[in-house]
Amino acid sequence: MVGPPALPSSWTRLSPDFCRRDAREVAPELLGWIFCADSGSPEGRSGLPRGRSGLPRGRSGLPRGRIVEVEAYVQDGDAASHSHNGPTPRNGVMFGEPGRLYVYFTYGMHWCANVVCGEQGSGEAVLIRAVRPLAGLQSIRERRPRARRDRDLTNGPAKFCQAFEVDGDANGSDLCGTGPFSLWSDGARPERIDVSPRIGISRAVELPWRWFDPDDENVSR
DNA sequence: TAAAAGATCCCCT
DNA sequence: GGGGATCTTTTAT
Repeated sequence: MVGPPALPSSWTRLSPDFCRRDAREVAPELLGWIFCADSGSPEGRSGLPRGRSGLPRGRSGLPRGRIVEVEAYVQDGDAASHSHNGPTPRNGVMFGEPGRLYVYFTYGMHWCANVVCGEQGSGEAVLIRAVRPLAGLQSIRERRPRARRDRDLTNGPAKFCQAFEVDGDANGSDLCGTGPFSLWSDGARPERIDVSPRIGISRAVELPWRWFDPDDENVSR
């Protein structure tokens, strides 16, 4: 039994300090980072973690994707944010340590994932809206049977979670430590970054807190 | 206790 | 471009 390929040592791992800033500052900087469906830790490699589908997250099926679209959500003055009215059972992770994964369930069937940002207690996060698959394409396709074209595999926040099997079990997990998912940078940055209002919200619709790579076909719009 | 809305996706026209 | 699916969370009564 052979584990997945070791993550290149030149990569930089996400740190709590990187996230301990205003989500609107962190969000555009997360474009180009690589979301990995394992912790990158020795335990994560040898453990071959499996999701609910039973498909292995490790070995050659290990999905990895480069973030190409994000949105920032903060507490103050952001009526569209889950954290806007203070902590609740659902959004508690948003008020916790930066560098954690905030996963929520919506529309009765979809999961969405955020990177917690800001100081503890600030209630900020960056929604991962889309990634470009880099590895594990076969397992991604298996988890996204409804996608007709490859560009539909991960070009939306819930599609991304489906493809990487991010669900409520991962809520609060540590992206910087031994959690089931991790974030890394190989130094690559998008050539261009565009900004626009956020998508799919009905309040605070004017705030320009969505950032994306306009040259990537995996952005949701 | 009830009701409404929701950081979406998919299929149909 | 429009509407249905589907159910949890939150807010209002």
